[in-house]
Amino acid sequence: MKTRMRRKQERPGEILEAAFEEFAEHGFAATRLEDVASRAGVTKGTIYFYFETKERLFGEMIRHFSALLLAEVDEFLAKPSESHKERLSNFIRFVYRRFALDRKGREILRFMVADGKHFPGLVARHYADFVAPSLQRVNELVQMGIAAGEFRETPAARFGEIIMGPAVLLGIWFLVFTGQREIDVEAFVNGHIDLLLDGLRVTPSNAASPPP
Amino acid sequence: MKTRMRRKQERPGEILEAAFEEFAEHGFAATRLEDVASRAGVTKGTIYFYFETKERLFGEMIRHFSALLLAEVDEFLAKPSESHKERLSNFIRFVYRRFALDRKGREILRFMVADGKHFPGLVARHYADFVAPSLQRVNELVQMGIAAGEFRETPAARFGEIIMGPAVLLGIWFLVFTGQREIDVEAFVNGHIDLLLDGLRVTPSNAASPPP
Amino acid sequence: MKTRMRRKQERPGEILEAAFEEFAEHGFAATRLEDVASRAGVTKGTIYFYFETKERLFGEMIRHFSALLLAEVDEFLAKPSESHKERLSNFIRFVYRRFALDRKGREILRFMVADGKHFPGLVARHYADFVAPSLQRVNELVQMGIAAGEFRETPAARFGEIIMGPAVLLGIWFLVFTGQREIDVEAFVNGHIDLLLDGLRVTPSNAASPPP
Amino acid sequence: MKTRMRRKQERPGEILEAAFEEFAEHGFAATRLEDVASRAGVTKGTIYFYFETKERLFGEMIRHFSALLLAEVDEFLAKPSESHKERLSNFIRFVYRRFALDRKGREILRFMVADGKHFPGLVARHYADFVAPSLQRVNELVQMGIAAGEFRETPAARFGEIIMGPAVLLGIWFLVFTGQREIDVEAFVNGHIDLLLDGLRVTPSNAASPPP
DNA sequence: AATGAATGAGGATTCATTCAT
DNA sequence: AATGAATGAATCCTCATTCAT
Repeated sequence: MKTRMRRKQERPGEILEAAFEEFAEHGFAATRLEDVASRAGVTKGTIYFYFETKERLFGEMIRHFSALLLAEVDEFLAKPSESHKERLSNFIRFVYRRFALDRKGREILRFMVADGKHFPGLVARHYADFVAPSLQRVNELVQMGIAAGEFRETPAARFGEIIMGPAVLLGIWFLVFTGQREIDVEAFVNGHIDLLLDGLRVTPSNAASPPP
Repeated sequence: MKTRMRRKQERPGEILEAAFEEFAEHGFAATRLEDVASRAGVTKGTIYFYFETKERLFGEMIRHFSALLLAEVDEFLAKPSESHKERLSNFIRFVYRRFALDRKGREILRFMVADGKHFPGLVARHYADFVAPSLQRVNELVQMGIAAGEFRETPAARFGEIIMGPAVLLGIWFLVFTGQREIDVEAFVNGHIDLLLDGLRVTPSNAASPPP
Repeated sequence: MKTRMRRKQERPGEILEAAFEEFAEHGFAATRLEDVASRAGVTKGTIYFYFETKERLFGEMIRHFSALLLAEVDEFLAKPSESHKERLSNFIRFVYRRFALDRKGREILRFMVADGKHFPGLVARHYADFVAPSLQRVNELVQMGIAAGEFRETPAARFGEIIMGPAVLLGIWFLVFTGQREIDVEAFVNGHIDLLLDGLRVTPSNAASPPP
Repeated sequence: MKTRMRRKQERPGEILEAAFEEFAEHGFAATRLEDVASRAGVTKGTIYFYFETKERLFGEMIRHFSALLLAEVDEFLAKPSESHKERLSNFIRFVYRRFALDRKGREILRFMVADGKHFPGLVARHYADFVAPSLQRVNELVQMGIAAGEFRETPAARFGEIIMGPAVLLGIWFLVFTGQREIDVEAFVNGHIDLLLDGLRVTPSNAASPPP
């Protein structure tokens, strides 16, 4: 039967999906494989058929969903765009979309913060695969804008983190404070980009200002 | 010896301190009370003499260290300062000091992200005690600067989170990626403030600019 | 081997049997599940696979062995017998057999006395399933004997407990004072029945006697 | 101060009283000394000043309240009475009063059933001090009545337990089934005595009947 | 491939008991 | 005499992991 064959093929993915939900809900340590299993519609034994240990399951779950994100990042970066301003603001919007507004991306952030200490390999890979290239990209965009005379020289140009900070903070916000206060996301993003681009703008008064 | 009495007074604090270290290292679920006990130099039973459950211990630990932070925030806010620029940048430096560079503040951030779901009461209190007042303060400073003609009108003025984003991100950075890459903190903070103040500066070209 | 499957079927019963022995020996609170497990030839975990908590194990153990008794009571009551005297004395002998001489029945009595306060549901069920119907049965037998002119009217006719008292007392005796003094059970039962039937007998002198 | 002196003197008694309540409520194993202490208005340490261990406390509590009962039994037995019928029924009423209706007496019965196995010495003493003499007394009363021609010869005469059975059963009843059904105690006791005395009555038809 | 019964080490919690004050 | 902080052995219960079927 095809149904069965298809099931078989889909099993690991279903388990990873269930694992994501449970780990996101309870964190690594407090998640019970039993719950992952029943959410995936299988039994504990089946999980062990596909994944050696709870640690491995966690690791592969992260790898799996990271890979999806990674592909999107690559795809995005391949796209051409016009002015440097536009490129930069597009990238920022992309980051908001993927790491703050998208639940998967956000929860991966949580996994890093919550369980990173127990999975140094994961953290290193995540850093190498996402964080470093993304920061690199931001820095390049800014440098290119500076070179083109579109942006001013600023010490912040060395720190993509400064550029991206508010986007990550919004992700954290959703992870922790959802329910405490509503945020008008559109206005937030626009405010961020507005402030940022204004801070990068070349004007007579800051054109030649050296870093303090 | 006054050992007995003196110990009695000190015990809860010692246990809280030990609990902070263990919870910070392993997270709520993976922390063993036995380890907290031996770090505090007592036995398991003693912890239960002072704290009803592991949950309570965690909660009171957060409360304890939060209270210290809260006091510092209040004290800081009481201080007068000169121009609005200076007030704002002083506050930003304060936030870096307390929530990014200081280990206690940083780890409290981790607790919120990692275990907040299990302690909704703690999250609500933390929000009410720190986050809301701090954001409020930032917004006030910006508004006052605008009113004084020192800062321009910007949609970011409504979102203290945008102003503070890079500071929180640096905290996260230390929590997760320490060891992946060194960061020149001084330059980071200066870059942040420089970019921000430039973004808030009133210039002929942005004086009346509407958000793009 | 069918070992696996066969065991699976038998496990719960084996655990219940072991639980009976341990609970009977030590009472609910002082029984260690570990001991139940090793008596049943399994490990602690296995008990929890079949029974949610110690309380549940206790409850289901009672339910299990009560059900056996209940079946016997029902079966007995279905049997026809001759005179009312005979019916009554047969029933009394049955009660001795099941609730005083039989260890299982006796220990269930102990469980009610010793741990009933912690298991009000069990007590209520036991009362509804055994005690009430048995008393009901006794009362019916006596009433029928009275109606048939075989027994005299007596205020004790309303209280099956009075009729059965010595039988239960013998059960208690075995529970508590075994070893203090030997009892000639046969003579005891005969003495009880003799006294009882004589007390119920219709004679010229008591035929119409009102209670003193 | 006299108050203090008096308190000191009363402490052990207050502790025993509190112990009775707690042990009666929860049984030996499930009773916490902490609860006994707070009920007695002292701290755990104080209990250990007066009683070496939990076992000793239990034992002395039983001894204490048994002694009160014992005194009453002795006192009762010293009283003269008229006919043997009356002596017997008085004694039965006394037993009802002391062991079924009186909470202390009843709960001591529970202690024997519930925890007797762990306190064989207590059981033996209880048997020697109460049970044996009481049964002895009942047997004597019946024998004397027979010798006086007031009662018939019956095999039950050897078993005071048969005579007293319903009284003990009523005690058990209150211990276990209170709340399941109300019992009209007065009618119950009268029914018991009526049935018993009728069973012991000498009539033409049973005057010479040998035991079957 | 999948099941789920069984394991057993691990960890939270309880509580009788001790002892410095 | 009395306190109550401290202990630590005991015990319930959990859950990752195994393995016969």
